[in-house]
Amino acid sequence: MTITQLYYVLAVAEHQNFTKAAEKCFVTQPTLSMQIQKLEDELDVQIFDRSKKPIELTDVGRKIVTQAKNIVNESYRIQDIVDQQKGFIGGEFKIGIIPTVMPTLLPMFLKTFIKKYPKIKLKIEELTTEEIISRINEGHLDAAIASTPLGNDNIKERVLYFEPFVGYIPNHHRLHKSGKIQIDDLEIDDMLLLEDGHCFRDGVINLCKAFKDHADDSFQLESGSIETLVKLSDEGLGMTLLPYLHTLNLNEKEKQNLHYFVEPAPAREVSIIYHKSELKMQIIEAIQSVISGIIRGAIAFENVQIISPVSK
Amino acid sequence: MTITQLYYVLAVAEHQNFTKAAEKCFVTQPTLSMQIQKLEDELDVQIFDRSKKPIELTDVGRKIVTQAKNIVNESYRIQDIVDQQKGFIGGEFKIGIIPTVMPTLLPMFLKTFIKKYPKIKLKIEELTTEEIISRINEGHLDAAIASTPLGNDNIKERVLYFEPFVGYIPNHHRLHKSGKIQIDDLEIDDMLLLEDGHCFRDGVINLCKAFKDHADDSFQLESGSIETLVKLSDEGLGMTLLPYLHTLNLNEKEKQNLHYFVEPAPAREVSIIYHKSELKMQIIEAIQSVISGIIRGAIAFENVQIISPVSK
DNA sequence: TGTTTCTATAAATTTTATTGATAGTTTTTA
DNA sequence: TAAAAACTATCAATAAAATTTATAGAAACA
Repeated sequence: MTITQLYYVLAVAEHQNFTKAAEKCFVTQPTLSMQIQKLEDELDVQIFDRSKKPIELTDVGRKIVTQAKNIVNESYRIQDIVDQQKGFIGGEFKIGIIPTVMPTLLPMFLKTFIKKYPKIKLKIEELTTEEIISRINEGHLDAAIASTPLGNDNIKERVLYFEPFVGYIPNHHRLHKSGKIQIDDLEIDDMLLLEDGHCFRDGVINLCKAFKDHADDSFQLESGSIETLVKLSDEGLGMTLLPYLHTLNLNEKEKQNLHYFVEPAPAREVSIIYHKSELKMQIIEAIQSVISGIIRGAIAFENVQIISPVSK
Repeated sequence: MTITQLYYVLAVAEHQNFTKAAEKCFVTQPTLSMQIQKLEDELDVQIFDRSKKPIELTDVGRKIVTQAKNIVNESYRIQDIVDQQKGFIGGEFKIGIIPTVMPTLLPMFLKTFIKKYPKIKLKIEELTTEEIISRINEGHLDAAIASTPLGNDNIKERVLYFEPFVGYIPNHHRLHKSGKIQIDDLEIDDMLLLEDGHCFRDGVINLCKAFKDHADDSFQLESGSIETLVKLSDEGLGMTLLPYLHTLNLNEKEKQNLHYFVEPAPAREVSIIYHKSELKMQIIEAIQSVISGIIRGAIAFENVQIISPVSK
């Protein structure tokens, strides 16, 4: 039994297809067929049920795959140990970022980061929270930046910053004249919502639930939708809440529609998240430190108080 | 990187000697030299410091060895999964037994066991508790039977039985005339002790500590020493305590010197112990069930009450 | 200083992994 | 339902690798 064989098994299990799996492994299809057969012979058990189309795992196969993932992952950690020893921080690193964080955080972060860690090849992908979770679990993503807490046992979280929400209230709206707004002022029916599962924290948690109950009636917006949200709001479809960093990009006219919350303002918790196996922690810590440094400057104004996160 | 290479590294790390390690791996010494060099080249790091004699691990080497143990162990589990699936209970199984359990338990156990599980090749070794712990941790022992609790985080325990102690009080002794004895009757100075760290449990725990404090003054007896203990006691060197199962082998005259404790009698906890990685659990469970069955018959008499074990 | 013990190296050999070509199935499509 | 496409297994050839025997060289030993 070799690590390579286990790796091949994982590839076939994932793609349910020898040919595609072979491509991903950069070998030919007979290689996979033969190596997997060899492993099956050695263990004297069928890992795949080849009678089903597409190919399926047998019951033992499923258990073997779980264990194989362990072994393959643990084998990567050997290189990790060596890197750590050498103080080498580099290599390819795949990171996912949720759409509502991507456009505000990335421009600030990227330049500083690649300057400080030129040996790391970042591969950044914009993904929904759901996609992120499954890809971290599948091992296709080294880390991600998302709104937390997720409450997923396989995924660890390190809080990067708390980003307050700011009310965006257009002309005609009943709250437009008021100064600072309060959570109690909000009404679900005239609110435009973001899709990305941003949950308010602490005392505001009930509000969040109320939102969820009404989710079907509300707008569901996808990637790059914050601009659309503002436009729709301008059109009289209701007020909305913007993550603070997005308000920095508004034009002067739009900024006049901003209403800050009385403190403590509702905020979203933005974290860097990664699989519990803690691979490539040096790089994760590097990203964390760079972002924390940047954010200390960006989110530091008086009328918002940072509330500690909910512990689930 | 292959599992074989990691296995070779473990062998050299253990024996601190390429030649001996090679023998244990059933390959020639150049094979180890070359494969380990290859791994070192691939990782671009020295695992062993060959300038030291005997050979030593480097700092990274130590970390790599820890991780390599993980990987190699996890790889064994694949076979475990397959065995479990097939309901196959067999293969080689190395078990250690402490000297004071060996002669009483083994004769009762062995016949039943090999009849019920003919495919398991048991390799039984008489070892001290200390030896057992280190060998389980090194992976050279699949399980062991010892007096517990050990309080070792890497080792799991499953209680097999509680074996009461019986006082052995020769003619001349001050307690000889009394009927059932009590823990408070015992005095350290006229007691002959067993080496093997049998700790009394519960309320008797202090007594145990008192024993340990005086350990230097007392007799220290090794393997097969229970007979010696009885003989020494007969010679007037003091009373002693015998594990119940040993009393069954005494001759009639010796049996007259036995004094049972008033209940609850002090007892030792005898468990099957194994590494936390839980390899070969099917076999461990098989052994556990056979022994439990046997013991239910053997230790079932009235004047002893089993006390639940101390949780450390 | 000679002897022993141990590891590294070299060349030869055996074993294993991989490939390209292709045959045999099953599924898809026209 | 026949033809095409997609997919896996098998075969022989080849490339790559692990292992071995033989040996050289270094360090420890006596």
